[in-house]
Amino acid sequence: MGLQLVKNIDMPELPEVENYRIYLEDTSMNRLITGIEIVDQRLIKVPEDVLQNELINKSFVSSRRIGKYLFISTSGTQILVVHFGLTGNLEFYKDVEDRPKYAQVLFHFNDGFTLAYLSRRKFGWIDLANDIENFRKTKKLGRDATEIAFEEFYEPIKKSKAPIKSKLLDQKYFAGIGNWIADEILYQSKLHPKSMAYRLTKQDFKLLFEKMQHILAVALQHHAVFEEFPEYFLIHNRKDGGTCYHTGDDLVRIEVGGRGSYVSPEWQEKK
DNA sequence: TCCTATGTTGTCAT
DNA sequence: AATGACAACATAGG
Repeated sequence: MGLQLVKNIDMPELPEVENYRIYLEDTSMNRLITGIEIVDQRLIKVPEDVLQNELINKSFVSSRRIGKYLFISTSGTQILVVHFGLTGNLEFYKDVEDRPKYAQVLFHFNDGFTLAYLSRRKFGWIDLANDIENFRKTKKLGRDATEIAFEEFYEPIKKSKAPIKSKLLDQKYFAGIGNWIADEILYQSKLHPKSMAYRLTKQDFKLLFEKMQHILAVALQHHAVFEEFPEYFLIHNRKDGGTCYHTGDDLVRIEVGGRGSYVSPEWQEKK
């Protein structure tokens, strides 16, 4: 039996997208696609007839995730590229009355089952690609954050004059870090998100890299169910009124690079 | 009514 | 050319 997806997890960062990938693998592979239903045309980056022509009478055969992007290889020549934006999910079902709310693109299989791509806020999208590596380079998408070595983390961002948090969030250096994970990395590294990258030492970057790997490993291990994360994780308290696990101080919400950020001011040093 | 939301992309200024 | 700041995108919920 496959992973039972927790419903309505709307936080598609690297670990959550890995959940969707496993769910896809457990439900939807090697079934003949007989119809594709598109509810809102704006969510697909190719014309509807192209999507139909390339995928109907084909099947999904394998999947790969890079950062927050899901690539689904098919028995045809095209690879389906799926991004969840700020909200999204996949849901596999059979009965019409089980059709999920916010379904935007539906792949109907010949055995009566359907895989639905959900997008509540419609910031996600679906595209086609010929080749994953080519797509990755064209779209300036970095390698997956779980696969990079320290030098690949450190070299591209060490001299940047932007806040370190903005660099962690930039998908072109390494891919998969989103807003809560960036806050988590900085909290566990005891560094303030507004610290300029170029002011950090190599030791700071080593710490950031280790914490990034640790946080991703924990989140993947627990299938992104944060209630199961260790209690020293910021995410348990990352909300208005939350307090720092280490100091007991109130967490402060600030804005960094246009993104809401939670900080424990005494705990996290601004450099 | 106003504000926020876990992401990406295009535009503009430096 | 490259970098960084910021608005825009669409919708729901507090």
